[in-house]
Amino acid sequence: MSVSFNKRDPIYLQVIQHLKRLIVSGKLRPGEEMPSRRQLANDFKINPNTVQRAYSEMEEQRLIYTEPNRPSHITEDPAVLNQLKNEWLNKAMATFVSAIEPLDISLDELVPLLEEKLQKRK
Amino acid sequence: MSVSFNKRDPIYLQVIQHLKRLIVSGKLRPGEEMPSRRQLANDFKINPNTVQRAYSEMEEQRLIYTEPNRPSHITEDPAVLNQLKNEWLNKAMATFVSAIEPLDISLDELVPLLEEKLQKRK
DNA sequence: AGATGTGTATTACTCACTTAGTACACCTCT
DNA sequence: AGAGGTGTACTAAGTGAGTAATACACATCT
Repeated sequence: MSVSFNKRDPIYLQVIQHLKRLIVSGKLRPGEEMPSRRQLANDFKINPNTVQRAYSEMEEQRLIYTEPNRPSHITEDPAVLNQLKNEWLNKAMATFVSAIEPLDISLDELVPLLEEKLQKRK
Repeated sequence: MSVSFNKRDPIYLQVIQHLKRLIVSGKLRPGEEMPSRRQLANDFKINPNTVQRAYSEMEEQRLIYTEPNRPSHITEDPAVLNQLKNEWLNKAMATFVSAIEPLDISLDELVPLLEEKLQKRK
């Protein structure tokens, strides 16, 4: 895994964002075992407590579950996974709509520009 | 002006964002006089030094200009204003495209959803 | 039994940001 | 001339989120 953290946002939030993205995209599958706190911290060159904080929040959100003294696993609950995807999409759209709102531009003008940006991704 | 600051991001950045939005939307016009540091601080119930920091950064970006001992003014340089609008739009699109990328969804499916969100704004 | 690997808890430190207080030079209006 | 309004600069202190160091309990594997 290769990740680059920006210096402004808290690392633990960026870790959560990174992991959510992997779940949403399907690269982390339901029931799959998560890397241990220490392992991920080592990979990312950050403090294990920072990973712990990220995992804790994700556990509160039911995105992962943990049995005592065992590695954490991705949830298998479809409701939780669907909610994650829905929230991900809705937040993306809400942020976008709010950002372009002050601009004097229509959706029709926007679509070709978006299409171009999307193409460049592939 | 009514603004609500979130507690996570630095206030001075939120002030900049707020003012940029006003410029982009045309509610602050080129050449228009800005409220004084002390005035804006009073309006927002924040410290004048925080406003000063926001203004300083905006001056570095040439978005405002200040003659000695006079109130600051919005730039009248079309190049600077166009750059602001272009960056605003590009950043919005880049963020959106990046957020959407892990989702398995096409632009065709997206457009109606965006249209709905845009309608609700008005 | 011992070593190593889990998750978890507690405590302390760090640093960016914010606030506060003061001061100074200059302009404008009364 | 005087009062009050600009922008600017500097120092000091406070605040709180984020991060780091350390230790503990338990499981697994050799």
